[in-house]
Amino acid sequence: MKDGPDISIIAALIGDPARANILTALMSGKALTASELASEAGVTLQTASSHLSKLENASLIRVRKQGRHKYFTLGSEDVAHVLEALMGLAAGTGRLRTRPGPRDGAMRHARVCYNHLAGAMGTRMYDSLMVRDFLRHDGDMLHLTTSGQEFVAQLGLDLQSLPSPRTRLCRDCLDWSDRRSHLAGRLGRGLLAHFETLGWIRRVPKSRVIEYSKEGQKLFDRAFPIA
Amino acid sequence: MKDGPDISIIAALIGDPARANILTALMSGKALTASELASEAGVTLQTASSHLSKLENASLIRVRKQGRHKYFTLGSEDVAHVLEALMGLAAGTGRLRTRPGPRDGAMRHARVCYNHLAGAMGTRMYDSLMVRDFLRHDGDMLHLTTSGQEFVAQLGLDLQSLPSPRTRLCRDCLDWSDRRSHLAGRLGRGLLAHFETLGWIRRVPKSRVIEYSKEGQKLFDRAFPIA
DNA sequence: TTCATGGTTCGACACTAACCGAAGCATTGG
DNA sequence: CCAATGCTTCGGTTAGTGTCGAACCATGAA
Repeated sequence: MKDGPDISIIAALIGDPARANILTALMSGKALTASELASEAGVTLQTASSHLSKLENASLIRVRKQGRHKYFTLGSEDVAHVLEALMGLAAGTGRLRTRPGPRDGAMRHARVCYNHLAGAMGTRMYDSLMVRDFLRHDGDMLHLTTSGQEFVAQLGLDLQSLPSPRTRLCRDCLDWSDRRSHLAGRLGRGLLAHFETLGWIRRVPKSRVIEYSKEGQKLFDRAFPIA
Repeated sequence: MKDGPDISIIAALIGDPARANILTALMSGKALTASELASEAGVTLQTASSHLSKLENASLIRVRKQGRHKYFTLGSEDVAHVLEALMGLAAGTGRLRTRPGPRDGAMRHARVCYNHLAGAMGTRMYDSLMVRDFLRHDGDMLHLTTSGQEFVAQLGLDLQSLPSPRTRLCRDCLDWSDRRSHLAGRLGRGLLAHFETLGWIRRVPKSRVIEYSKEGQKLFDRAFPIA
């Protein structure tokens, strides 16, 4: 009575601590090399190699060769979606929640979810775009309205310049911290990169945390007001 | 560099085939006994008992004793959400997709997702409610508008009678078949039950498939038109 | 060519956990 | 009271796999 696709193979892959660490590290959206991932996962290079080949085989991750390095990224945004969903569940049911460290607060405030903005600032942006009708839900299809397109252009982001036009422009993703939606998809990715080039935000090295500059926070708050 | 909650323990639990089968079976929303789940999973009663205690320990499932039976259900809707996300990923990346059996088509058309309506009919209902502004997105908070409340009352469903008012009334959930949102939460649960009492739908035993009666399909289409 | 670095493959070890048989509780029904 | 049913616990076997040392390939630099 197996109804629906087989879950267990994928779940088993995520189920190993080393591999889970690898995937979580890749949630930063950065392309990381095998050695970096090995140290992230706390295993030697050989075992990491074994894990990576398995993950790639199931296309949970994607590889890009470059010189004598191999750069790994998550296989798709769906993978990131599953990981965030799992984090939400773990945060809720995980009784033995590691007590919130200093970094945890920063994570809740602003972090990168694979390649877009998440955390309180992420949901703030999403909400602000929604109430001004720049972003609209159509069934499930989330799309940018014409006034939204003007707004984005006004921010200085060129929609045409966004890469890989085959994928969805807007997509919503819900995060484990405040259980609200934030903006993913090509636009979400583009906006995050744009904020970085504008100098509003800065990514804390070796983590998913995002720091706002003083000026950046002010401008962000002005650009994305809430009622 | 473990950022975020620990995923691997939960994923490992779902990663065992027997447990995955158990959880998938519970996606039907029905409360099942230990022996039923054992046969679903294809293991003996003893091993099933072991699995069930582990799942309950992690509160992925919930138990209710009744006489000399123990009835199991999923722990929360978040668990169902994770499972559906995993199914979506498995359907997409799983190269060795078992070719669609006869039941697969029925599953895509209408099935139960834990306790609410999913599949093509599920997304149709969702879309229809959205375009008529009976349901509205507010940031992430999905809520029923006043005209929506009238509509629901007109269908013959008493909102006050819905159980467990502590949980959310509306919630969206996206399914693995057509990658669109459908309605979950207390209202989604209530509507599914209502359709059943109206005789519009019938649940195929021992599966998650939902069958429409001829008359039921007609009335459903009329109640939830699409552009 | 020689060296160094990044990554893979092989083999062996150890540890976990899934599995079932058999016995043990608990509840219901006669 | 005894019998039957539903489930749990215990013990021992077995299979799988995560782990690392060591040797092996490939690329780039000196």
